[in-house]
Amino acid sequence: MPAAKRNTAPAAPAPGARERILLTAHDLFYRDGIRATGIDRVIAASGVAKLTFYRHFPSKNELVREFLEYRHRRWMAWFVAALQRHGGDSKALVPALGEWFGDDGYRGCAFINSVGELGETLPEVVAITRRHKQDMADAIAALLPASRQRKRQAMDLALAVDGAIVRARFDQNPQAALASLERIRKSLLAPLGASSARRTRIS
Amino acid sequence: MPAAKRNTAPAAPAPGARERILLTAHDLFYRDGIRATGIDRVIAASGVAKLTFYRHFPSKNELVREFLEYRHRRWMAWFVAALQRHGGDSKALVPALGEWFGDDGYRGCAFINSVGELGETLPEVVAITRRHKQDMADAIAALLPASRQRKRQAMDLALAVDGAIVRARFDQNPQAALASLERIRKSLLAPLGASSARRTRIS
DNA sequence: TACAAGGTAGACAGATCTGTCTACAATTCG
DNA sequence: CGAATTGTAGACAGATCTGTCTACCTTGTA
Repeated sequence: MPAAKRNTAPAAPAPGARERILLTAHDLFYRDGIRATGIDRVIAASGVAKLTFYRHFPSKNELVREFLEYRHRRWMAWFVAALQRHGGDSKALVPALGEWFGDDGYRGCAFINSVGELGETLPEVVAITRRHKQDMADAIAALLPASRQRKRQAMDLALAVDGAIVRARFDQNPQAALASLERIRKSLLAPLGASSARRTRIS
Repeated sequence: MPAAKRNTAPAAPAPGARERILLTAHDLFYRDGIRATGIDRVIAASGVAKLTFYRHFPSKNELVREFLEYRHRRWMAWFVAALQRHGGDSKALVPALGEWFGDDGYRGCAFINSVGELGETLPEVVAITRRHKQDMADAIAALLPASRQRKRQAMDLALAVDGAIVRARFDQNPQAALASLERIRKSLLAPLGASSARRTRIS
């Protein structure tokens, strides 16, 4: 008796099996890591049949790629919105990140994590990560006043942001990382900062 | 015919099976990742019998812990030596890290990578990472002149170093990360830095 | 000499992982 | 109506992973 005619889901429930799979994969991959998450788990958690899964994503690697693209779109949208919400200038950086770091589900940067896990196995993740970080740096640049050094300042800030993201992942609480980041931001953008100070005439 | 009496290795070669296992595991775990490296691979590559392996390391998790402890000792020894070799003050930071980033086998920070992979599965790696990063910050503090803010400066620098480590992992070449780190270092340690500058009387 | 300690090789159990396949049901659209 | 599309359930193959176990060998030392 092969399970008879039980038919729990309406067979074509239309909320989009593909969406459900991608959402589920996102949550599991981000929370537990990619290698730690088997396809079977994704399939079970998204309540989809195996064949359906493989119709949409021919292989796990394909799913990983799409996961990263999806994560990129989603994270960038959150990031620019949060920056605007907090004022839209460089002072917004720390409070915006503070929202993220304080989240229960915070697990660091999905891209940095993926490179660590798959950098050697699946070289595309390195390229995707590079693009992601470039976009992040561009979003940071948009907070800075136009100047000859804006791009460079944004790069430096982006590097410090990555440092804060990493530290907030393993420190007990994210306050220290946020405070360090804020000090770095202030000192990088200080009107009398470092080497440029030495060239500045005192009125 | 069960392989007869072939006896390739002298059975008790004494260069220490345990050492060989740990060394091999280190190279494989660091290069390919922990989850990507099966016990069988470690055993084959270290040329040891399975039973021998399990006598020394009761489980893979045990091996992972010992790997991280070993990595910590080894990396810290390299780090303080490199800093001394480059002058022993804070200017040594960037050239020392440059050595590491330029290495062919560079794969970022083993601890950051491990947290990404196993942070949820094996909580000890988070604690070990915390200790490791604290020791790294202490080594950086030793480069700074004594002052009330030395610890705080070291923390901020350590965060920026983590940012540089991460970026050097996925950027095409490490120069940009090193340049950013150097600018951050200069600006954090500038005599007329940021907020303190505002309190400074202009002679 | 006898034996304990520590080594080798490799079969095996049981879980889990990726990916394929069969068989069938519901919906949509020409 | 009838066919294509898209879904369901789940068995299966083959690889790989962790960890156990048997059987035997070598060396140092009491």
